[in-house]
Amino acid sequence: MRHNRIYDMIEAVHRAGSIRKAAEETNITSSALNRRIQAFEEEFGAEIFERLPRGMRLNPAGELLLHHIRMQRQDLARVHSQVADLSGVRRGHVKIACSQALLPYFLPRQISIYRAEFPGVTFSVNVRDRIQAERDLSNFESDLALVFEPAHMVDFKILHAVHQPIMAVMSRAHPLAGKTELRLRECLEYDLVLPGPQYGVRGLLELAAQRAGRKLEPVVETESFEMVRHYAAFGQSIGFQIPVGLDQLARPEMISIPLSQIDVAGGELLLGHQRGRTLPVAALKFASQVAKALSTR
Amino acid sequence: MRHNRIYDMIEAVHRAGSIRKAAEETNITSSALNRRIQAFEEEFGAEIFERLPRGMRLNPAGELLLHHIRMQRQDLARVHSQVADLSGVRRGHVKIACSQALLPYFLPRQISIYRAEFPGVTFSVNVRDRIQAERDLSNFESDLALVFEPAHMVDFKILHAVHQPIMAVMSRAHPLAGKTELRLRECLEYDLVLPGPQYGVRGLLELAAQRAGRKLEPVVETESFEMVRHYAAFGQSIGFQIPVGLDQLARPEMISIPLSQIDVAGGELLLGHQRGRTLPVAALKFASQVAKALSTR
DNA sequence: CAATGCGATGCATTTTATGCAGCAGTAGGG
DNA sequence: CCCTACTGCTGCATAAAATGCATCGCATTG
Repeated sequence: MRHNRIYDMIEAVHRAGSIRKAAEETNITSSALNRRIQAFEEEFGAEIFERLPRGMRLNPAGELLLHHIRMQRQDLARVHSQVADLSGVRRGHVKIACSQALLPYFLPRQISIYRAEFPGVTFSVNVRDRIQAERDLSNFESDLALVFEPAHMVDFKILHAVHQPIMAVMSRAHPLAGKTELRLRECLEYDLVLPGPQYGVRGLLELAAQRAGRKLEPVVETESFEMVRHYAAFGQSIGFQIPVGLDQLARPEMISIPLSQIDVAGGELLLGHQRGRTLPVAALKFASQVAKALSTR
Repeated sequence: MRHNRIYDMIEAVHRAGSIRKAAEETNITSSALNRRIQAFEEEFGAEIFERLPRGMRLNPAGELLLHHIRMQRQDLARVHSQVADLSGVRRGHVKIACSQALLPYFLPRQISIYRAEFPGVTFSVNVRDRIQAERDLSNFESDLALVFEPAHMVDFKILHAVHQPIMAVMSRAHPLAGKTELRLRECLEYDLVLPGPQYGVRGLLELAAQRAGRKLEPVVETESFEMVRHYAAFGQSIGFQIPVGLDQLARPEMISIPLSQIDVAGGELLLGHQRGRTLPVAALKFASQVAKALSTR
């Protein structure tokens, strides 16, 4: 929206940290930008930036204002979305923050299904760990978050929750491959490949191991769930993953077996948005599709 | 805010019903205003007005947008208020919709007390019946509503509630003046002066009368609570009022006696604001003062 | 059928925003 | 201790945008 360009400028200065840097990115001269900022502060009745020798930083008033700006921009997007919806054409853009587990199969499929019906809707998918995903919602950078075992849950309004047991992933040639359920102690006899400590799966496993008086000593620790799966499928190691991250179609070389609920209770995969906001139509529709898919899988 | 003038223009056109009328009130030519509207619609991506032969009317998209505009303006006012508050100076403006009963003593006193502490805060007080008061909140025309027995309560978030029995008001020379509590049937022996049917007091009395198999036949029916009080004090009639509308100091010529709770249970005086919004600092502080005053009277 | 009120538009003018060049001030490095 | 690099700020000429005026076409109204 052109008439609110001053808001974009304020955000640009905030991001860039100085008028001159922000000026480049805004395609405007620093003098013009400077005067716009000054004029705005004049009209607003208070300074919103601290002038430091190395640039500009938002003061508390500016923080307050920035939050308002983001709120109002988001709400305008919702209005746009609703207007598009009532004209019959479904347009819009949905921004999703999700954990890695959703990337290989679940989200691509869901987005593809949704876009088959509403080709006017586009998507941004950002991989975030559970902490970052929540921050994304608070910062207005995502409409929806789809995360396993979120941490704080402030500002997080749950739209849908589904329980996810922990699955052990291994090669079909693995000695344990024939079982239908595994105990944790069985797995600990073998090499483990685990995600880093910031991930929910790891947290749940650590907890279970501690309770059993054991300690997890992974031979491979990685940030990539893909690495976990493929390393496990390749060698004699055992990896772990939640069902939503595993292909519904069985893979020839890989098998997944649930861990006994006695050892590891599993966790919740949550779909949510920022508390207190009204979602754009597209995001809302997509969320309800995802919720349905999650509960019927 | 100058940079959002287009929003004011849209509202002006909406109110005036035509560009030319709105142009006068906006101190601008109709052509300029026309082009601003057109430019906005272009940028917005949809028409927001229907062009009728006699003027302009908001279409559904426009209604949606108008709501957003009002929301965002209100939220900006809150930001302003919070900014003023963190700079130490308490400034701001509080818009109150209240029923007539609050006018003679209660609100003037409360506002005066508040302004003694924060002279930078100004007030608008609008007299509204309970229906209109709620509409005022929904339309963003008031921050707070203080009403007796509100009707719908949609969009109405209760901040404080206090029970109010119905008081009979009469001259000290009245035959019933000596009693400490009155039954409804006693009152019905005399001439009644009552507020119109849109008021809560009347509704409660009608209900009580109906239950007793009687009918209210006022000799004077008026929209003015002041009229009720003074007519009752003057002649041999009985008027009715809630305690908050009566002077705490006894008046020489007038007396008020509670109706028995057996006959008329009384009703709730509610302080509230629009559901889902964050009040400006000044309105919030004033509301908490009023709540305190209501509960300790 | 004329009168009235409406939104839209072409064109000249005024107002506003922008770009350019240069100022003063501060932080960091040799 | 000075020098460089970076900052925000400002005077002035210019470019861009908004506005006002006059007018058109259209639909309703009396």
